Parts: sequence; C-alpha cells; structure tokens
Amino acid sequence: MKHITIKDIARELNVSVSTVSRAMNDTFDISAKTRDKVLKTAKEMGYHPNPVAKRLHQQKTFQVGVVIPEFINDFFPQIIMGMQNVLQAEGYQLLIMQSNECFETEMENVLKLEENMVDGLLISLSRETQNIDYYNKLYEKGMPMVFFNRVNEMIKAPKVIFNDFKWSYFAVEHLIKQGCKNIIHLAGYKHLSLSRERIRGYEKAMNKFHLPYDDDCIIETGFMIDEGEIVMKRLLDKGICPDGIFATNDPTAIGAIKALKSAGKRIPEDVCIIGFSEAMWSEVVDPPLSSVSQPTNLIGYHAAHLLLEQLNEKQTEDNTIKLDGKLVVRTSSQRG
Amino acid sequence: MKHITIKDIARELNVSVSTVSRAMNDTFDISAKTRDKVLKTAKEMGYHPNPVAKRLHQQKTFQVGVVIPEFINDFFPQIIMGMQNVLQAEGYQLLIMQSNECFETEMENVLKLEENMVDGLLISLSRETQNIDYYNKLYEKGMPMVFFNRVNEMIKAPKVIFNDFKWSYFAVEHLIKQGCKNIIHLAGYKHLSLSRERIRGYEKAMNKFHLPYDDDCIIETGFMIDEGEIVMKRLLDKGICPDGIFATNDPTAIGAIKALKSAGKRIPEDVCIIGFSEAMWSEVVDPPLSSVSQPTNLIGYHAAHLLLEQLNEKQTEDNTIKLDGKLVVRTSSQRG
DNA sequence: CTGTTAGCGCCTTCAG
DNA sequence: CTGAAGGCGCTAACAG
Repeated sequence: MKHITIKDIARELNVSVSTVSRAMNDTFDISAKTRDKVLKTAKEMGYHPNPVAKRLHQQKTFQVGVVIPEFINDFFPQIIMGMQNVLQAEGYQLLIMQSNECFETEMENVLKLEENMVDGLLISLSRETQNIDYYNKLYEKGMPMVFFNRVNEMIKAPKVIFNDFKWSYFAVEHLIKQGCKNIIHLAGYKHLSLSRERIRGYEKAMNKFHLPYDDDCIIETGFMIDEGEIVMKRLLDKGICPDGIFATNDPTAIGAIKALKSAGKRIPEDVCIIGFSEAMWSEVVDPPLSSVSQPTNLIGYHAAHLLLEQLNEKQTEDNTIKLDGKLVVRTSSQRG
Repeated sequence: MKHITIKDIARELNVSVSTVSRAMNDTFDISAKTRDKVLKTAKEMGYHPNPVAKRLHQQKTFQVGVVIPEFINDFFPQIIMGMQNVLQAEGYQLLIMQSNECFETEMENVLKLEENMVDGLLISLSRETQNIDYYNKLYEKGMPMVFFNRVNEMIKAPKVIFNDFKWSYFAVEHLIKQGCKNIIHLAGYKHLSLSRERIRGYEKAMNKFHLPYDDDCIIETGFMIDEGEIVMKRLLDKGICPDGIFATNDPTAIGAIKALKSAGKRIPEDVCIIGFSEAMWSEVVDPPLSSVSQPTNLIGYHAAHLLLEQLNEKQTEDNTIKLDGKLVVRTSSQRG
C-alpha cells in the first residue's frame, strides 16, 4: 500500500514540491500550463493528497464525534443519517460512539473523541446523565458542540429538540376524544427534560378537560419493552386498569400492550394506547400502534447545521431549535 | 482550543523534546527520575499527544472503514457493536458508511475511505453488487479487508458468513414437521450468495421429504416489508395459497403476513410462516414470528479479529468463518 | 542517559 | 511564475 506523494510527482516532472502543491490547490500564482501538466501526471500516477498530513498542517481533522445512547432502535440511526448527509457534503466524517445509556461510558467517549481532536461534537445524553458541568466547560473553551434529543436545560450549547410538550398534549387530547377518562402516563425517566416535558403535556391536557389524575398516574418506566411490561403488570395485579395510556415511547407502549393482552384486556376496546417516537415496527405490532412521530432526519439535519455554523465560526443567535412532528393514529387508540 | 504539545513541556522543563517523547513512550533509555518528572508536568499541563502527528509519522491512521448496506434495521448495528468492542480495545476507530443497497454508493464509500487512508476495511456488499474486481485488486495490493454477511464467493479476502444452507434446511424441515406440504420460499435476491444458499437449504429439505416444488415456488422478493407483501398478494390474487412459507428474512415474512391477513387467512392454522435473521421486533408482531436467529455480535467479533490479524501482518490460514445460529419457534409456525 | 537532527506529507511565506 | 526553506507535532537514528 505505498502511497504516492507530492514529492514523487515533483521528481517525475523535475519541478519543486511547492509547484505541485500549488497545482493541486489551484492557487493563483501558477501558470495554467504547468498546473495542467502537474494535474495530468498526478492523475496518471494515481496521486491522492495525504489527508493526515493536511490535517496536521491545518490543525483540523475534519472529523466530528457523535455520542448517542444506543443504536439498536432505528431512532438514532435515522438521525445520524440526517447528520451524515449534511456533514459529508462539507467534507466531514463522523465518529460514532455509544454510551449504552451509561454516564461513565458517555464521558469516556467524549474524552476519547477530544483526544482524537475531533473538530466538533454532536451529543445526545444518556438517561443517567445529570452532571453536565464538563460539557459547559468544554463549550466555553471553544469546542463546537450541539446537543440533540436528549438534552438538559442547563447546557449552554445549541440544542435541537422536539416539541415534546405540545405533542404530548395532542396525544393525550386524542385519547380523551376517544372517550378515555382514566388516563395514565408511562413516563420514562423523570430527570430527563424530555420526559418532564411530556409529563407537562399530559398534565395540561388532563387539566384542560377536567380529568382527574394524581402522582400515581405518572409512572416512571424507563424506555424498554420489558420496563413497560413490568409496570403495567404491577398495576393490573393491584387491580388497577386505566382506559387510556400515553406511553413515553413505543417500546414501553408495546410492553404495556403485552401485559394488557395477557390479562385479557382488549385494545382499543378496553384500553386505548398511544406511544411516542414512532418506531419502524409500530405498524406491524398487534394492534398497530398509534404514535407521535418525530422528524428524525430533520433532527440530524438541524444539529449538523448548527454544528457547521460553529465550525465556520459564525455566530448562532437563537440556539435552540424545537421541531414539530405528527400524530399517527392507528388501531391501538381508535374507537368506533 | 489551544493544544499543549511536547514542545511546551520541553520548554517548561528545560529538556529536549525527545526526552519528553521518551518519557511519554516509556522507552528504556531514560532515567526513572526524569521520566516521572516529565509525566507529572505533562499531566499538570493537560497534555495529550496529538494523534494526527503520530499518524503521520507512523503512516497509520488507526481507523478502519465499515461499509454496510443500511443501518435502519437492527441487524447491522448489532454487528457493528461486535466490531467496535474488539477494535476499540486495540485502539482503532470505525468510520461507518452506508451504501443504501446501491453499488455506486458502495464504491464511492470505499474510495473515500481509501483516500482517507483507513488501515483496513470491513465490508458487507449491497444487494446490487456483482462486480467485485476492484475489491480483489485492492486486497491483492495489500489492503487488509474482511467481508461479512453479504459476500460473494469470488472474493479473495477473508469472509465471515452464516451457515445459511444448514439453517434454511432446518427452517424448512421445521415447517414440514408442522405438517406443511406446499411450501414456498420468498427468496431475496438470487444473485446474492446468501440467498442462493438459503435456496439450496430449501431445496434440500423439500427433496429429502419428497415434497414437490418447482421454480415458481422460489420467488425473488427483495428484503423489505412491502416487497414481501406485494409478492404474496400477487400469489393470492392468482388463487395460489401455500400452507407453508419460508421467508428469506423477517421483513419479507411480515409483508407476507400482512397480505395473508387481509386475504382472511389465519396464521398458523392456514399458513405456517418462518423468517430469518431475527429482528428485534419479531416477537411483538402478530402473530409472533418464528425465525432463524443469527449471532450478530459474533459476526462482528470474528470479522474484527480477522481484520486485526491482517493489520498485525499475521497470516490467516482458513479464511472463511461460517457461523451457526438457532431456530426460534414462535406462534407463526406452530401448530397443535 | 540526554540532546540534536532529520523526516513523515503538506502548505506557506519569502526570495528570486 | 517558480524554488527553497520552515513548520505542523511527533518519533527515531545518531551523537555525545
């Protein structure tokens, strides 16, 4: 794997390396004739500039780090695709790391990326992350950063989030319009701002329609199928059964459905249920799951652009982008 | 974001840069005293070696390129996690690119990675890829490469594949034992070796149990939900309905189920169906889908190790690893 | 044991 | 318009 360098071409043509460099970069101070000659033989010899040398000189790696909680569900991969579209076009590469929802791993990843001298960071917090001091320090030191999806209000860097409050409200309103009166909320992790916003949306809808609820109706679940299942089963065992469920995401909704089914409940006849962050398979489960769908591609798109602005040293004024989605109503929440 | 260099430390301590370098690399020709002194102030000053400079000098990037057809389904992400575990421990980073099942994009990705001077490549072919000349050329030029999952028999580099033949046989045998006599195979893309092997497994089982089948029973479908649905619908419209279906993967199985359901067929009573490459959601669909599960993590693990052997210039003797999985029987194929 | 020097491949003054 | 020289940060060969 011997690589051709600028030197090889220079020797071949009996010119200096700087001439070759000038030709490759098409600077003004070179004659068209020599430039074309150089470019021609460069092509013939199969020359490609050594990006590592370029990076060393420019003090820039053209790599940005992405830290996400997981990439097993299709949610984050979709976002990453949105980012890649934007950043690859600008010559950047993505280094993708997962925290596995673990704060410690998240920090390790960030440190590793920093040591690798990435030009910027795109981060979605793990469900554990509460201490964000390091991020603010890093941002103030001048590291270009954007947070997305899982953010924390105290973070100073730009953020791309979903309008969780608004769409949670719509989701619950939808359940109410289907005739549900006794609605519970499977609430993810209460210390995540995303979960808190969804709780607010739930509360607003319940209040608006004068439906009763208390703290027991807002149940912390986590984000996984089995967590939804366990919580639901526990409720049913206590003899409690709501007639409407607003789940913080699709996996917990699926879990709840499993528990409900095995307790002999019918969906949507006995219980209406709606999830969040439409997963690819929400339409193939039984019954097809209603859900709030998020514009994953757009999240990636905007996060990437906010990062680019920082990379290009432009000032970002309003630094939180809040996106809208849509309600996808399927069988699981539809009566009559 | 000013970075501390070896020079800064040298100046601070009034020693030469090489002394600092020696201390950092803990070489034999340095006194313990100066080494400790250097390491101490290095830490105090927050020094981190510049990986780019190191790469330039070592002529090695410690980055390996991964090219996969897509990462929307959880299959490839799982494999990538397996790779990351192995390679990160050895100091390598992954540059992940998607071909979107398109040959042209695949080639572009490989070229881009090559220009980026990755130390090696981990590749899973797009469904379109038939011309693999470039890969063989690259491999013979000395580029460390491993192919996985989607491979082509003509490729000379090491491969990690699944024993598709054997497990297809088991899948079809299972259907036969459930009493199916009229079994069709939704066959993916016939030019992929993976699909051909699955077809062979199907044929072997049918032959062994003396069940009739012809070319019309082996239907090319692609890999997506709607492709399975369309093919199945077309069959049903022609008045053809098998009593057993072996699908080349889970999405096509799901598609077929959709078509069957809307034609009023019951599963598994009227039609038994089994998929392949268990997806995360195969157990939440209706009915829960039987499937052949592949050891995704292991695929990544072995591919990474085969690459490491090449990166470390060890000779790889037997260069195709064939993995086994297991049959996961759920409702969709279980009678009585 | 430590310092000096050259070089990895490229870009960029500075001379000519 | 072109060449020579220095430097990006680090390592390694060579002196001392």
